[in-house]
Amino acid sequence: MGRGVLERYEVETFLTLAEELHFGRTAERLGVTTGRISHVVKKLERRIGAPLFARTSRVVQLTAIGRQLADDLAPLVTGMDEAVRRAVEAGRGVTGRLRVAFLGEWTAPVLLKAVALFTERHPECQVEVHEVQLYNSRPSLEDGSIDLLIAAYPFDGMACGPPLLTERRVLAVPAGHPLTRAASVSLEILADHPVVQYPAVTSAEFKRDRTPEHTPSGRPVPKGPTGNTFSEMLTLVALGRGVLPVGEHTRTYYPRPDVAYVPIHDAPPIRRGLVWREANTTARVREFVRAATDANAVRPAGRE
Amino acid sequence: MGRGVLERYEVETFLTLAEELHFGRTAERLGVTTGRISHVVKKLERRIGAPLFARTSRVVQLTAIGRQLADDLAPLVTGMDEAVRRAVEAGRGVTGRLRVAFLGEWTAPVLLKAVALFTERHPECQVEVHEVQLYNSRPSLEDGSIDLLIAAYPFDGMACGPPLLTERRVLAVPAGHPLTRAASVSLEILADHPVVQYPAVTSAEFKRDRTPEHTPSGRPVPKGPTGNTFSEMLTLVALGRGVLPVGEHTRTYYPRPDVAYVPIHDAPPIRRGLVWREANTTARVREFVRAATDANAVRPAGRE
DNA sequence: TACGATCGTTGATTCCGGTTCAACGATGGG
DNA sequence: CCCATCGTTGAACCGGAATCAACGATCGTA
Repeated sequence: MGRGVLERYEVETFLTLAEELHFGRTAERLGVTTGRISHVVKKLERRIGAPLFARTSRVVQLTAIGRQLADDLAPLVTGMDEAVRRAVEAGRGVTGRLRVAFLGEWTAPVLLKAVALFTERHPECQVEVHEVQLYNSRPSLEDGSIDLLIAAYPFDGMACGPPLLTERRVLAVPAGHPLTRAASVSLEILADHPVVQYPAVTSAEFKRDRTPEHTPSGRPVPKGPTGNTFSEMLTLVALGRGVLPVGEHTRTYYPRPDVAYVPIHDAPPIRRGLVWREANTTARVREFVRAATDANAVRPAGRE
Repeated sequence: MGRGVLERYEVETFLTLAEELHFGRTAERLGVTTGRISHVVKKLERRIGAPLFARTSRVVQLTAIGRQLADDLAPLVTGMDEAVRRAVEAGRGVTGRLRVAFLGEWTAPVLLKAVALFTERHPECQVEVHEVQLYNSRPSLEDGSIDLLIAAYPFDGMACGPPLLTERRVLAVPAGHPLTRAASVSLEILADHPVVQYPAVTSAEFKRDRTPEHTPSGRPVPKGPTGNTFSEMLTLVALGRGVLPVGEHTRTYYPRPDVAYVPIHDAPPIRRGLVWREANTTARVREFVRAATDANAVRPAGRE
């Protein structure tokens, strides 16, 4: 960047005066004193090395150099203005296109309620709903092919909104397993059975949440075999190769006669909500998160 | 001018960081602290409403919005830089073309000495020498068709340099007039004879200098007829219609048998030098005035 | 695994320059 | 001739640009 760069106030003063050709009106338009205009113009002229305005006490007009400079600068300033306006529109405006996605069809209703409210609030912003799979959920967010995803927390390295869905954890065990006779189990039970592992693509933090390496009391949890998909992991459970803590919804959405579920009474709930790339935090995204929160708010008991 | 305009330092910081993608190097290049860079970028992002850079503690990269803005701004900033550079070149640079003029060929030698020295000092600046007439000298300066003129002082409303030529005043009288018998006369004599008047085109200040309305002691000076050119005025003198104070050079350059000249011992000398439009005070002009002063300096007696 | 090195962030503090203010000078009209 | 209108000038003021130092996060290494 060159050394001749002018300050914003210098350009603004010069161009306004070039337009008004009157110190008083220029000062008024810019909300400053005439003295200021005089100072700034003088300083500019000292920098340029020649008068930019020919001013008698009655009339102000541009010199040849002044006119040339004004003609050169005006479109550039307009251009910068435009560029910033576009950026603000992209960042702060709630227009254009927003791509949201769900992972596992049972979360779709929550997302669709959010889409409905968002579209009602911002009809000028076009929303696309996609479905992603476990393997491409993170890449889709990272390469920008989707803006938001409803997924289970924690979701490493992504920004996330407030939880939209919570559910109790249950332990998946083979049908007929002795544990199925218990009304509920403790997390401590994990130390006594191999635990089926999530695939490597899953983030470390997520795995630690679902299949911890230690029980709350610190006992090590034996690692069972690894499945590549959720269905595959349930199959490993059914085969008796291990147990697996899962969300309660699994009972409904993955109905399998060969797997049984036992509530875990001392595990925190699984939480799900919207996640997105930190760097993609635009007004569109923020507004969608807000709409999702509002649309899925738990209505307080006793209120209408 | 829109309200989204960025400060110079904001644009500079943003574009440098967009280029370096490293806070430390950016800070160093701009000669500020990394803390400053962080503050400025954060403020910008708050204004835009979305992140411009995606920064982990190890890598900094542009977001989509950031890249768009950088691509938009970069050429505009270059353009502004260029525009200012051109203006500075026009104002401060001693290049391009300079048009100088003389009025009355007897002043040409002084001008040509100046041209010679100026051209030696600034070979890259092309100098044109013109001759102007009384009637178009002022318009030529005002419309910019000439930059500088060597003329007699005072020259209303124009900037002027130091005097380059001085000469004693003499009184033009008809040949054979009684005053020709005196070795010299006083300005007071003007009260006793009608004085031929300069034409209306001449400035009031100039006329007051050459054909004053009162003598130094305050006696009124009778007005004689008006001539349209200098030759015509001398002819009026020859015809006995009045007298006229003129410069000594008139004796040599307007040799007329019907006019005689008597020195005026108590009149200040007539001074001539360069005049130019105040609004046209460029480095070229200043340099030419300097060259003219140097080239026509009276060499101090006793020095080499 | 703890440590050091590298980087970006943050909030209190400092200080420079953008801006005001008021007095002044110049010019033209009634 | 005086007043009104404008632009100029220099000193004084104050807000925000920039610093400074402490902190947190991340990665390589012994």
